[in-house]
Amino acid sequence: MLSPLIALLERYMPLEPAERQALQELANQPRRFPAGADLVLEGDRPKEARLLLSGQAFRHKTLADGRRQIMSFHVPGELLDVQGLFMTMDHSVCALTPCEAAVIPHPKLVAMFEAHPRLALAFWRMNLVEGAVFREWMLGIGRRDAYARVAHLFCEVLIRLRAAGLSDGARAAFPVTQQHLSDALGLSAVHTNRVLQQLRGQGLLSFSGGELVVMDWAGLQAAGEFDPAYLHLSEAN
Amino acid sequence: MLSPLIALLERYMPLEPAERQALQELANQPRRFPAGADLVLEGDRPKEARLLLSGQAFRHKTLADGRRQIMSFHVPGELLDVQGLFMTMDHSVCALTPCEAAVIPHPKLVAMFEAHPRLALAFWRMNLVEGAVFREWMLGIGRRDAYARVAHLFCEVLIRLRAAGLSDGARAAFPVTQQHLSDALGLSAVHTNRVLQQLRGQGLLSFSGGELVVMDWAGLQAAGEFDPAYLHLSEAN
DNA sequence: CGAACAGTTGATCAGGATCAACTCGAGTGG
DNA sequence: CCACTCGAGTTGATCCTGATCAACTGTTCG
Repeated sequence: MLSPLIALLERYMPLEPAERQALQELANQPRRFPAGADLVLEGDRPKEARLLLSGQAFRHKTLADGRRQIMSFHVPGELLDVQGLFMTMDHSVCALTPCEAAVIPHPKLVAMFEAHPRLALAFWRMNLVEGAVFREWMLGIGRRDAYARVAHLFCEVLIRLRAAGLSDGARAAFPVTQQHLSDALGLSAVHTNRVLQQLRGQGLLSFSGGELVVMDWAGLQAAGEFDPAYLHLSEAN
Repeated sequence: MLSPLIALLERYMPLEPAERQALQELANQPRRFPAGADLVLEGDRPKEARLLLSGQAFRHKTLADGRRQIMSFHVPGELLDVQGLFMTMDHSVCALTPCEAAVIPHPKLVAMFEAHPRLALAFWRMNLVEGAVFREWMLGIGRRDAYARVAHLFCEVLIRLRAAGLSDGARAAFPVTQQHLSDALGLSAVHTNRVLQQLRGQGLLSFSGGELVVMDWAGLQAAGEFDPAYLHLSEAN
């Protein structure tokens, strides 16, 4: 059941049987969340951690007047609220599709980290990659124009979904609305719509009904000035 | 010599003598960097970690055409390249003033984490706060207008410098140019200049010659819609 | 059948970018 | 001591990317 997590960790660091065993013991009756439900809530000080087992989710913050910024999209295997281990959540995580999540009591997690320090480092590492993605998004939102920004996001999404085994490298289910895209990119929905039409018009991709199809990977990558290095996908420890 | 680090960690978690001792042993002959020098270089796969002991520095990424995004500012006590423990650096850290940094071999750090798992968690926690700041910046760059963005940054800077003992809460040395500010905020230098004049005109602050003086904290906070929760300064573990 | 929501289009507006010129020190070198 | 440069800050004029507003289509779903 925890295979997405194990696959994620094992991409960087071969796990020993005892470690794999310890991870398995985190599993419990997964909790189900309908699409649109909050998996993690801002202001909460959780007593357990949620590990996404199936489905997709996104992390976001919202301003008083309702303007929203999506900070990341998540695939199975990712721990959604490490932050909650140490402090109050300063943002929420919301289910994009129906999701299943393992709910792991903090003490259980901490005990595992103490028994298997290498696993603590492995989780920390996952966390660092998340930070790297935040930084790349900041660069995009702050310094790239809308066209490159949209293209870049789709490049990232495709690669990450593929790494999670959710895409063949050309098409993938990415069940977001144009409003979600806008909120992730710091654009208005109208403008996002127009940029999508451009990208479609260039024959780079199509995106509708939550399905992304990339028709010209090289072209899309160029349009987004995309370099996957920041995802740190192929760096062994 | 490592007192800034110890103060930082101890803010959240009282350290035991053995732990404090272990931290002290990280100290070595600090390395000096002139203003403008790179403390950490993108593309590097370092064999040691740099811990800022004195001075100020900033983290940034640069696009092919030279557009730059500053991702964070750093004060003494912060570990600048945890990322390098696990993977290649995907961005650089540059000295704003002359800096001193302890250069800690990775094996030494890892050994300490193994001997004192709580310290690993403490460092991880520091790292999570950094991530929280990234997210807040994303929200600002993506969704706040220039005026609020500038005000928000100054609020954050003042609070963080104060927490680091580098400010009395009203004024602080913050030796950046308007260009630095622009690159941190995703604005042009010209526009940043105009917003600064507004803030000055409203009597909220003055900023020149690298010195920040906040004259109306409540007003500045309101202008920036600033809520310090995301800095997680006063949350014990 | 009617809501409700996602997507699309056109028209208009504005926030902030860009370009260019100028000021004002702080060096620096003749 | 002056001329010069260089970087930072400032100002004005203009432009443009992307926001906003509003209407309309199409689909799904109760």
